[in-house]
Amino acid sequence: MNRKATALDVAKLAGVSRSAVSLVLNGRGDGNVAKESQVRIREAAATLNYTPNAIAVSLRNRRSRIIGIVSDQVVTSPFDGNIIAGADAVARSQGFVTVVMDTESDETRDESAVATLLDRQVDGLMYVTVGLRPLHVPLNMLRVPSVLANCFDDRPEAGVPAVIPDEVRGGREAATHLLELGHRDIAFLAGDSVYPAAPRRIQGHRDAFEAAGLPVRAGRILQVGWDIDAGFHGAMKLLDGVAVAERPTAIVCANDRLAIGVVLAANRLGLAVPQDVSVMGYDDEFRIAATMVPALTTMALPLREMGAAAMTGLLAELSEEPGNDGGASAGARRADQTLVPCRLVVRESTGPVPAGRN
Amino acid sequence: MNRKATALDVAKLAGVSRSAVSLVLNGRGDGNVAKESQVRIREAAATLNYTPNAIAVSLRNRRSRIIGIVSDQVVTSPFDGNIIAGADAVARSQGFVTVVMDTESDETRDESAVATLLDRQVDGLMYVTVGLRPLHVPLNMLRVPSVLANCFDDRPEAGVPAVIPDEVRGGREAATHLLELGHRDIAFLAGDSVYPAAPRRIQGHRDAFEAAGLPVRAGRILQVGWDIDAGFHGAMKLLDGVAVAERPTAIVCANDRLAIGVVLAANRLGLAVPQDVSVMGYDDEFRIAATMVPALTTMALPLREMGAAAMTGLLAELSEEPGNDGGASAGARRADQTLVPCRLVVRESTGPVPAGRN
DNA sequence: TTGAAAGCGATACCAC
DNA sequence: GTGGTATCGCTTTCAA
Repeated sequence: MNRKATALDVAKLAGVSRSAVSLVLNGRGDGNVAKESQVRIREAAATLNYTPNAIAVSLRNRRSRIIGIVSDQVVTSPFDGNIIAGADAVARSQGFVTVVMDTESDETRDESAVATLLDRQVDGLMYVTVGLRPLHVPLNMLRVPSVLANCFDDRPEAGVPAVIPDEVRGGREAATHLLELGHRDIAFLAGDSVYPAAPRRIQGHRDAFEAAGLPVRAGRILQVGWDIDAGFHGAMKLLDGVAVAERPTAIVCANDRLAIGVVLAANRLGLAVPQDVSVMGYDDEFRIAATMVPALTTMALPLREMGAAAMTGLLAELSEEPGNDGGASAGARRADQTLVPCRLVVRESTGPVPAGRN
Repeated sequence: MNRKATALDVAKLAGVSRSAVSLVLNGRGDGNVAKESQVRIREAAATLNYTPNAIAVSLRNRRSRIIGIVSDQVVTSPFDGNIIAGADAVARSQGFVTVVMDTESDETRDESAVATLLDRQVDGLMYVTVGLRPLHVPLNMLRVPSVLANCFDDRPEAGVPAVIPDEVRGGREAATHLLELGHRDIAFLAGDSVYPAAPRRIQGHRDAFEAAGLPVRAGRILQVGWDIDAGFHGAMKLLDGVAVAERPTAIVCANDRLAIGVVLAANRLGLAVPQDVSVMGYDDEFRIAATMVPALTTMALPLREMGAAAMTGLLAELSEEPGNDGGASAGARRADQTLVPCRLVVRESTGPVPAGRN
């Protein structure tokens, strides 16, 4: 079993022509090939362990059944990773394979990554980012059907559909959860506004207060960073040496790592979570949120769903216009943006407002 | 710019034959094609924006320049991810592209993932796992040059080279770091032994004590789990309500999440890290270890290096035996195991042993 | 030095 | 029903 068997080998063994083999193995045997030949062909294929050479099929059909994925930081993060996992599952279920090129956040590599993928004759392209962010679609990307996941191009002319999380709504529902627990003095910890996730979540937070007819206290929105230490120091500022009446009763964090920092600070100050102060995370980070002590109440980012939705849309577009290599259709494509809702996950880090603070 | 230009288009524009185009663009023009034709060809290629169709090249050359990567949980974790990132960088630098198939820890999907990759005519295969673990190499994998990263096949006959971290040494150096700081009563927290990382790191830990002529106190090695809550509860068992003289002065954790749990527990008990108790992590997990409060001293897993080393070896093997599809060579391949050393990263969570406890 | 022609492996059309 | 044949885009002898 040195060389893989080819269709010709199968044809010889079955005593038919290559064409017959092709027809039968592609399910179009009935009405074209005699029943009995069909059986012989299938048997021959089985004994030779024949599977078609995907490269040859691609060349012949002018479609590779490969989807190229460009990611700015793919595999290093659980974020991108999950988006890609969701996308890949959908692709695989339809006989596609994905090849991902990681630009390692170097935007100058965008175009070359796309070019490499295009040389490989990918049928479609997907651009994925770690954090929600605006970007300029690499020009080449318009040559084949494409989709953006967790990012968007705000230039109207770049008509590439995008799938992004509904951050505003996420921020609103997080605040609402706490409001319903009776909290009135809620702080919000986020990172800088380079990532639009911060302002959007903050927007949702304010929306919730407004809808409830409640004010957001001044100085309660802190943009401190995205990591554990930022959460720690932010919480210290909010809680350390502050009179009970002046302390927020709940702190919403724009990600789970910030929440870890907040709990670390609370522990150090002898404050119990959630009895003295409720803490919320965001992202539902794998192996972090669920196993924290206490387990974090958080807003789960719909990463897999986003990846799946983006890929589903892309493949649908592909099958709509078979054989078209994108040149003409690119302009016609509508520049829609799909907002995928986040999911509130209630665990143990949030609880009713402490007595006398509502 | 609808259809991509082909070599024929270039040939026409330059007024030469396809062969000439091929020769020149592949760098074998000198001595075969007139200087002046060469210039015309390059110009034509540039104006037409020509790049060769990788699919056609693959078919013709019977090598795809694609490396297939099978991962058991690729993208969801920062672990696999970094290995793949390291491997991919090496591959890309040599004009290869990687396509990764995630089995999502479902071992029954191993063979089919490999089969899919083989149908795509990958030139080589790499198997990557999230945690160090033994496995049975999928049979099909032996058909092309292959390598294992972060996993190994302990059946002697399966001659697939493996690249794995030197866990024993890692455990030893972690303990040595603490021993040098004067600690004598050091606890070790790990997960279960399903992953060989636990017993190996523990082995290293014991080795260090033995080398120092010191005993490991009974009950100081706890296999509690791999997550934050496990670390928290393990630490509580070790520290809560225990007389100072009976408390370990340092706790080594088999990963950084366990260390988070330990610090959380220490904070809650009013114990300062590292003044009252030193805490070490393992892995140097991205965005976690460096930003913890206090920043974690940890053993960095050489993930990128492992990926790079594995890919480098694989590509070397490929170029050694061009045109050979692995059938014959598989048996000849030596079953080596490359141990990559971990790297001690000293931060703020470890310090000198408290006075009177050394 | 250059170009014609033979595949790589598979598909699909078109006579027979 | 069946098998011959052109074709996908490229590389590589082999003649001229």
